Amino acid sequence: MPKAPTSADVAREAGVSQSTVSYVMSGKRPISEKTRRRVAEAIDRLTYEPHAGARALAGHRTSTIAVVMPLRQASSAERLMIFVEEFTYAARRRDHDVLLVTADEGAAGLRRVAGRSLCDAIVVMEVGSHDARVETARGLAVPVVFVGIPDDGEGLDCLDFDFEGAGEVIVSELAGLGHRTVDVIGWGEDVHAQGFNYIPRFTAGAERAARRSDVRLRWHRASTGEDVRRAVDNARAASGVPALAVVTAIPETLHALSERRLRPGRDVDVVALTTGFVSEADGLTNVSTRPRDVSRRVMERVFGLIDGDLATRGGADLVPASLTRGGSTRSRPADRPAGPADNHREKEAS
Amino acid sequence: MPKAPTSADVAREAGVSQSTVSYVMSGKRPISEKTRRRVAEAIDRLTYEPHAGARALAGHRTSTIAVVMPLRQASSAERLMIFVEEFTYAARRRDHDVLLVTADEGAAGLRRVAGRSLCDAIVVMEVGSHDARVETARGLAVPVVFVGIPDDGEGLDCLDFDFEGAGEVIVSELAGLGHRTVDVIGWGEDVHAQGFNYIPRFTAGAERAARRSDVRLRWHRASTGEDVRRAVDNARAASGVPALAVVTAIPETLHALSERRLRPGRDVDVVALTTGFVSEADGLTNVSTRPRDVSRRVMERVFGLIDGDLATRGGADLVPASLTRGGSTRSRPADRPAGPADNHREKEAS
DNA sequence: TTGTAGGCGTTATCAC
DNA sequence: GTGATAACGCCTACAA
Repeated sequence: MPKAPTSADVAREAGVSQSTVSYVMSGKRPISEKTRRRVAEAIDRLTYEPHAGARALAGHRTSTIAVVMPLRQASSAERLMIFVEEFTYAARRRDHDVLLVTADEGAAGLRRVAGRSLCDAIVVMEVGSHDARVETARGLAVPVVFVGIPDDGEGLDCLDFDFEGAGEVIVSELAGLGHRTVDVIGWGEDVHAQGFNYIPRFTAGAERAARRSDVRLRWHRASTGEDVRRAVDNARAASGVPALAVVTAIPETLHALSERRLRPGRDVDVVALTTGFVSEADGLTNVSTRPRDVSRRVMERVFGLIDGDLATRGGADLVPASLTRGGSTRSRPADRPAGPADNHREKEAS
Repeated sequence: MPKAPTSADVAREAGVSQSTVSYVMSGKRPISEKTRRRVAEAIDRLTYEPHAGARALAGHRTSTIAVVMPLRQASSAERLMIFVEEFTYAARRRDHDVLLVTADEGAAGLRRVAGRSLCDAIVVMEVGSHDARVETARGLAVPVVFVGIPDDGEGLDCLDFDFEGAGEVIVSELAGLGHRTVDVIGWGEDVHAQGFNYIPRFTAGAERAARRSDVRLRWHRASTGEDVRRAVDNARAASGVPALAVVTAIPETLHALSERRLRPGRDVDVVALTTGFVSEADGLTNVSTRPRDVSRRVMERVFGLIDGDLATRGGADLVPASLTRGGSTRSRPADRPAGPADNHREKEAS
């Protein structure tokens, strides 16, 4: 195993000084075309790669973004993977890598990766409404971007999907179909227990739309398939055609409906909040939580902060909610716009 | 933003030399209890954290494990997340971190993270039967552990679930129920196209069991819900009670059966290969691919190699397949053992 | 446009 | 049991 070449080796091979090699790599100094070529050739003749630790030590930057994962129950695996993927791709486009940190390290994890100079910035996923990491973040030497909107996030860099808008859009849509009662298949007790900020936000939006449209909401917290079946039966017991807002357990709900021979779009109106690419969700009237858009905006923010773009700093950004009509709701009584829903409608580049 | 304290600051605060601080932290030298305490106090008085880059530079180790993710289509998001989680937890237990690398970097990605001294070891997920990364790995300065069994993996460190055994167990079980034909809902064309080694392995196992039990296998490559429905109809067209081996698209298959009012365990025998914790899979007769066990064994191997345990080096390990009977198959005609299936049955500590 | 040299914060080898 | 001190490989003023 021959020792790895250093920039000094490259310098010798190219007949230049070590610092010239460094400048060729960083581009922080004008270099004549001739020496640039000689150095470049030496570099790949030796298959030289710079030592990341030495770089971090001398250069005060690590080219690494730390990403704090959520606890397992918190989110759909699909949504999570999309985030992780997009973060990693975005980082690579800027010649950075992603270091994973698990949520169970808590605030100490943030202090660790920042204190040890393991990263240039931190992304915290699934922040809670009251989250110890929020206060910790304020004192760190590296910028922190939160995915989610904590209650005490003054001046922090937060970014998330607009769950409040989603609640509004979904309820408004069902109200527009003439429903006076909407049953919500909501997050289970276990998820509530974790205090994620998006639950109250979604709830607030839904309730606001309900008040405005004089609709009654019935919330069902569903963790298991059994919970879902109970909620569906409950919804059916009431009036004629039930209205379902499904924010979790979409496959289970569709299955329960199928068992009862209730076809969405005919015997029941279903609007879903989709978090990933559940194949059964195809064709559903739904609001997507747009994980790719959220992740991209998060990373734009991250690099904005790293680059010192003052314009990027501080405040909460929301990725707007928009509804896509599908076959799981009956056609609308009139052709009139969906009301408040339209305030949130947006077409965005994929 | 006060500058981060260094070990020199700690030394001054504790009234010892800088090297003593280093030895207190590493424990590589006997230290008197008195100075150990003084140093420890100084450390948390200053909230000192060692600089990872400096450590890597001087110590020739990074305390980081690089994990190469699979391409997106390759695996279920749930299975993936379990791997990533387990890798990260296992790494933390040994005071290491996980750096993510995406599959699209290919072999160059391995060279990059190894060449730049970004990690002490690399884990490559979802290796293909013929994978350029296999050859690259042989020349690297850091150990590489592959999840999967490539064809040309002589002397490499490979580890995976025993897909071949799984194929055997599943077909044997259905044969034992008296079936002479088994329909396999198999991986779609898109997955086949990627050349993952586990597909031929599963196929070989299934075919061997089929020959032995004089069973005919009918393979259906299913990517979409439509493919699944077609496969199910096909299976039904044949004999009385169909036998289904479901290795992918489990929810879609169950949905298709439900649509057709075929109840697993009564109108159809279903044995599934489960890759995550699909809620609908509860109670199914199934063989789990045991992602947690696989990940743990992978990390044991990784740290074995890092520690230089020669015993750990080289060769392919398989996590054995075992079948769990559930309600999706009818009770067995006799009480006799499942035959070949039992060769693979194993109880392992969770 | 290029070279020289000091320093980044550890680890580990010598001495004592 | 403890203290100096030379690497480790790169970045970046400062000079030329």
